[in-house]
Amino acid sequence: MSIVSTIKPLISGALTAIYHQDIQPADLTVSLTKPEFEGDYTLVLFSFVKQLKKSPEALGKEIGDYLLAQHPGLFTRFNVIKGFLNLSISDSYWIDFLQSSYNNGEPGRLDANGQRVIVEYSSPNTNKPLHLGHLRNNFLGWSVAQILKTTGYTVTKTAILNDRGIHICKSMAAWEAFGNGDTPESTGIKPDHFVGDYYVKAENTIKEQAAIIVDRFLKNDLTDVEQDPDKKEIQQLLDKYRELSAKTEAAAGAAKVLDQLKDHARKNTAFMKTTQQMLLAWEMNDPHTRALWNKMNGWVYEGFNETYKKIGSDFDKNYFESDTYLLGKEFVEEGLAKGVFYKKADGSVWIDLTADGLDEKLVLRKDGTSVYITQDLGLADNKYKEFRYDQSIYVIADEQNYHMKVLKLILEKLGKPYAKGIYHLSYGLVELPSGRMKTREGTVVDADDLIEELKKVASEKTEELGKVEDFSPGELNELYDTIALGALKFFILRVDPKKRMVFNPEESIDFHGFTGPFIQFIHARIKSILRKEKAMAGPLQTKDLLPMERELIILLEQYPAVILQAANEHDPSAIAIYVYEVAKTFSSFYTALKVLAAETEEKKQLRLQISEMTANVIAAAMRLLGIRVPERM
RNA sequence: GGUCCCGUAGUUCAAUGGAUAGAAUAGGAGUUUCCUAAACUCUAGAUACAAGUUCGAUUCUUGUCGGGACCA
Repeated sequence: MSIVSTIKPLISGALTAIYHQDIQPADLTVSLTKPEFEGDYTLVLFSFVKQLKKSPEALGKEIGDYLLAQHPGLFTRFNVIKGFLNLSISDSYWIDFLQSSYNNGEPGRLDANGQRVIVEYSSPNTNKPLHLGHLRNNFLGWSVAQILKTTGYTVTKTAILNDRGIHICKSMAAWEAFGNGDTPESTGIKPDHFVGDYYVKAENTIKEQAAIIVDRFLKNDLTDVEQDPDKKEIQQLLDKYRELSAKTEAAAGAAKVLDQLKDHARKNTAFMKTTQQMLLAWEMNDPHTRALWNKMNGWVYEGFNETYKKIGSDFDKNYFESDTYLLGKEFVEEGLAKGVFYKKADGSVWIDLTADGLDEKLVLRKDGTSVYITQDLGLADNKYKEFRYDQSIYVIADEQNYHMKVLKLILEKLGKPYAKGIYHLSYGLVELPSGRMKTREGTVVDADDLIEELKKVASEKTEELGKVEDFSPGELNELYDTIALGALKFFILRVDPKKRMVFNPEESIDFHGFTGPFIQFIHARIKSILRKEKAMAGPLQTKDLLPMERELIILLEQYPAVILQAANEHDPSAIAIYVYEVAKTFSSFYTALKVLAAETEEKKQLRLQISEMTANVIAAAMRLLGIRVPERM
């Protein structure tokens, strides 16, 4: 039971006793007192001043007097400033709290609540390696799953692998054209990077071939697009381009038209045609194509698994788009029967969401093939049948906000009981200072490269400090790993998921200040004390607390409330911000007060318990973020 | 054209409608015979703009400007 949830009912009781007014604890605002005022917790009085027809000053005094008289062991003093009642909690309360919980190795853990949750995250395409954006997705998904587990949910972690489609066919076609039978093994390249290199080759080939076609367009030679149904449109675009490029003031418009022409040219390159044929062959179950597809996907998975292992990401179940891309057609029938969907004259099926502020949305093409939303309906249903979830969390970038809104809405309209449990954990893109990362411009920050770079920085920095000369090479490697990933995960998770964030590769990631390594360092420092002497069990003799001691205990007491908030809001950043605050406060405490050489034996025991509890809370909080903490660094 | 998200110190991030808007970093000034200086202390610096609701607005509403995404 947290201190705030202890205090609120007492205040509510006081209001009933003094004024015979029924004000629920949930309607009270109780927060930490600002450091410039005396007191620990503050009740905001304004909100019920009107209802009780009293001045804030009188209210505060009467409530304060009542609380002090009724609960003398808990409250010691109070003061009223403007509309705020500042309450001081007794030192003995905090000392009892510390003594009873300092050695809890799993602070904040709650008993199972019987609720089942699915968290779907990562969801990469299988044509190239993971990048920084995937890392944000993975760190968020893994952490939210861990937070929910700790707060009592039964969690299943899933990924959907986008293993089919034009993107993987590009890599396949490029390997067939340029691979000469090379393999990751024969070249010594990490397998997912190997496949990604062919994707880049494919893109470059398309670009080169398209440039030639565009040149011919401009010379009025349209032989490349004889078979293209859009030939007329291309002709029109050409005319428009000539018209615009004749005027200097229309340069931007001309460039736009030129881009459209380039897109047409891309479609008509020899390479794209090969790729399209490959996709068709795949759909027809052509044995050669399927074998090639299996081989290249296998390489990618091998590489992914290595990266996942390195970053500590794992899944209970994988779904494959190649299995799910035909799902959902039964929903079309069901929706038509229920009158939720309607059929247009050309045979395509739609849902009208204009009454909900959205658009009309296609759910089945006129040729009878399904679209993404159809598959997603089917997959959501499959997952429910398998797991009977109360909550299904999708960790997907905010580009999909609209799509996910539509998904949930359609399921609601179809009367699916699980629709309300669908939650889109939407996160913003990771951008470079120059803007969005772009594959075609080669500005994508590769996950493996980034981690290696950070490990290098960690090792250089550590060697500079020269504090770990007695570490074995194995221990050193583990330490560098811990620090590098700690820095990276903390950097990403400390930001509110829904916000876009900027990553500057030039400046790399800092190890000082509001960072993972700082918190790891504080943990190592505490462990260094506790290796010399551990706190003795048994009641503490100290009766009074110094301000720094109080501050830390009060902060540590909030941990369970913080992880509950993080669980409810699906937001690990609340934990990151909190655990930094704990580490920073300990750092000041450590500088100002001696633990092992404390003034008295009683103070030493008190501070040992505070130290141990701080280490426990730091380790537990960092565990929820997927960050390890070292014993020494 | 329509819908949604975001605008806070030079920079990267905070702030359940609550008190004088917090950190970090970069800048300036200090701290090491003492449990790890990857540290600590001090200093300077910001709510895009305009109305409205409220005892009280960074937070809610509307509009303007700026950035981003999506839908056809």
